[in-house]
Amino acid sequence: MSSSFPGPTAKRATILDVAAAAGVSRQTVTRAMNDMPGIKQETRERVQELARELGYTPSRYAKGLVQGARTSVGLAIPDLTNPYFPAFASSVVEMATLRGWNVVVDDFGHGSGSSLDAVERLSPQVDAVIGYLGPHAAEAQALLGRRPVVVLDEPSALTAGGISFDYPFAARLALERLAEIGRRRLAYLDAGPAWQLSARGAAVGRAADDLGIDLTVAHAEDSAEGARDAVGAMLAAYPGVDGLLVFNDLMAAGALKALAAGGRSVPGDCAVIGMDGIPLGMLLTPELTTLSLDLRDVGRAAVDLLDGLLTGALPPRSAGTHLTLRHELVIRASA
Amino acid sequence: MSSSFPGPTAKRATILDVAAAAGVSRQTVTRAMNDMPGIKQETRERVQELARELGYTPSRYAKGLVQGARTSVGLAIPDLTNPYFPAFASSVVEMATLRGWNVVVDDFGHGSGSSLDAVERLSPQVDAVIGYLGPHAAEAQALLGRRPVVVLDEPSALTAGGISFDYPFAARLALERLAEIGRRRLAYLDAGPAWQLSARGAAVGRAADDLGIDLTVAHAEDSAEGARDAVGAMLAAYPGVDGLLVFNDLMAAGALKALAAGGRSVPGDCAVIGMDGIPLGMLLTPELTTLSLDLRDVGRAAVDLLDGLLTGALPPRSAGTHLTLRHELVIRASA
DNA sequence: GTTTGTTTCGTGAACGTTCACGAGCTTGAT
DNA sequence: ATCAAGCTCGTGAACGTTCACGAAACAAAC
Repeated sequence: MSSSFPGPTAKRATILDVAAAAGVSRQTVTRAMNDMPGIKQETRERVQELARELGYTPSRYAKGLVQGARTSVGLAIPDLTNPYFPAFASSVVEMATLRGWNVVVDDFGHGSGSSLDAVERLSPQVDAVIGYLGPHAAEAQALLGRRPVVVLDEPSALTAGGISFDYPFAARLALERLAEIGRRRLAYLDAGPAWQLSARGAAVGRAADDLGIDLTVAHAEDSAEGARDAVGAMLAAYPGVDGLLVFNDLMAAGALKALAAGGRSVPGDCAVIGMDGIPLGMLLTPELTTLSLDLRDVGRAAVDLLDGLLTGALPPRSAGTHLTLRHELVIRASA
Repeated sequence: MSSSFPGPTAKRATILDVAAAAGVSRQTVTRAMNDMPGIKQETRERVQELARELGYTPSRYAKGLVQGARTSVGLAIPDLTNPYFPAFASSVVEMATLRGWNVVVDDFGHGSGSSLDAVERLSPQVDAVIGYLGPHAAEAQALLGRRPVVVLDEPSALTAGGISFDYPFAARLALERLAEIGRRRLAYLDAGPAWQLSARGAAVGRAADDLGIDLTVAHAEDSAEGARDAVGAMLAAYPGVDGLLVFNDLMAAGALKALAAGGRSVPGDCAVIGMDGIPLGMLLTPELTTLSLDLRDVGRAAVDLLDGLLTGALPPRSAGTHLTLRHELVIRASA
C-alpha cells in the first residue's frame, strides 16, 4: 500500500524487473502487458498484478524504437485565445485520433515568438506538421526536411500541402449581402499593419472593384480590443458608414462594442458581417451574421491531405496537394 | 532538388546512412547534428548538408531511449468549445514549455467518451497527467499507476495532487455583491442534472443560508444553449427574479440571451454574475460581472505541483499536494 | 507407447541513438 | 628528437522493448 512516485534518483522499473519478480522471461511480460495470445490466464494476471505493484510502465521510447514510429503530428496554432483556433484544433485532434495518430499542440501566441519557433519546438518530436504558419511556411518546410507540412491559409506555400479559402467567393458573398440590404457606404476592417493588406483584404478590395462598390479600408491589431479601437477611430473619420465587413468574428465582436459605444444601432445604422462562424457569434448582441466555415471539414481536409502525403499516395507538388474551401454566409441579426 | 516524402515503403534514413555517405562514423554525425564540440567546422557542415540531402531525421525514440525520458505530460480537457478550457490549456502549455516539458492535449468533449477514455489514450505516451477529470480522478490515478496526476476542481481526489477552488469564498463574494446592489430575489443556475448539485452549487446554497438569503436553484446542461433554455423556463416559473448567479461565463452568456428574449433589462430588471473570468465576458452586452480566476496562476500552480510530485520534492499524500485558489470579483456592467 | 498437435514459455537479435573511452594526428615547447 | 597537450575522430556498450524462432510441457489420438 506504500505509494510514492519514482523520483529522479530511483530508476524506473524495467520489463526485466517485472520478469525477475514474476520468475518469467521478458517475452512473457510483454505478452501479459499487451494482451497477446499464447499465455496462461493465471500467469497473465500474476504478471499484471506484479507490474502494477512495481509501478512498471513500458518505455514508450523502446516500444516506438522497435515497433516503428507511431505517427505523431504537430499542430502549430497562433493564438488559443481566439476561439476559432481551439475549435480548429479540436477538429484536427478528433480526425487524427480516428487514424490512431497522436497530436502535439503548440501555440505561439503569448509573445513566445513566431510560428517558426513553434515548428522548431515541435520538430524533434513529430513526423509532420499542420499549422497556420503564415509567411514562414517555406522556412518551416525547410526546417522539417522531408517531413510533410500542411499549411492553412497561405496559398503561396507551394513546397508543402496547403489548404486555402476562396476569399474572392467569400468577399463577393458578403458584399452582395450588404448591397442587397441597401448598404452603400461600406467599410472593411483588416487585421495587420496598415501598409500591408491581408489575403482576405485584397480579395475584398478586388470584389468591391468588380461590383463597382466604393469601399473604405481600415486596419487593426488582430484582437477584439484592436478592432474596438480601430472602429472607434473609423466612426470619427467616416461617420456615414452603414455596412462593415470584418476580418474575423472576434474582431467583429470588438467592432460591435465600438459601434454601440458610438451610439450606432446594429444593423439599423450600420450592418456588420464577420468571418469564421464561431459559436461566439450567436452570443453577441445582436447575433452576428458571418461568413462561416465548417471547422470539421477543415480539420478533416487537413488530416486527409496529410495522410496522402505521408503514405505517398499524394506526391508533393502534384495536383491535389492544395485544396480550396468555401465559406458560407450565415445570416443572423447583424446584417 | 528532387523532393519526395519517404513513403511507408522507403525506410527512413538512419544515422548510419549519413555516416556512410559522409565517410565518417556515427559519433561524428551525432556531434554534427547536435552541435557538440570536438569536431572540425568543415566536417560539421559537410555532414549537416548530407543529412539534409538524405532527409535524415534523428529518431526521437532512439534518442529518448538512450538519453532518458524527456518528461511529457498529458492534458485532459473536457470541452475545447468552452473558451475557459483552451485558455487554461494555453497557460499549462506555456508553463510546461518553460520547463522544457512537452504537452499532449486530449479533449474528450465531442461525444468521444469520458475523461477516463482520454486518460487511457494518453497513458502510453506521457509521464503524468493534468486534467479536469471530474469524478473519475481515482480511476485515472489507478490507471496511471505510479505516475503522478494533478486533478483540477475535484477536492475529493485524495490519491493525487489536486487544485481546487474556494467556492464558499467565491459564493459569498457574489451573493454579497448582489445583496449590496439591492437584489433580494436571487437565483442560481447550476450545471448538470437536477438531482445532483455541483460543488459550486452546494457552496452557493450554503453561503445563501449563512447570509440568510432566499435562493432559487435551477439546473441546465453545461452550454450556452442549455442555460438559455433553462433561464427561459425559469423566467416563466419565477418571474420576479432580480439577481442571477451562473455556473460559468459561457452559461451566463446564454442566460443574458434568455433575459433579453424575456424582455428583462440587465442589470436593471435582473443582475447577472458569471464565473470564470474569460475574455468573452467583455464582449457581451452588457459586459459580464464575473468571479474571475487568473488562469495563468492556475496553470502555473498545476505545473508547479506536478513538478514537485515528479521530482519527489513533494511526497504524495503530504501537505502541499493539494492547494486551493480563490476567485476575484470583477465588476462590470451586468451586476 | 509412440505420434501428433496445441499451449505455454524462453532466447538471440534488432531497432537507432548517445555515452564513455581510447586512438591517431597535429602543434608547440623543451 | 622527445614529450605533452589539444584537436579530431572512431569503437564497444548500453538504453528497454518487441519480433522471429525454437524448446518444453502437456493433452489427445491412435
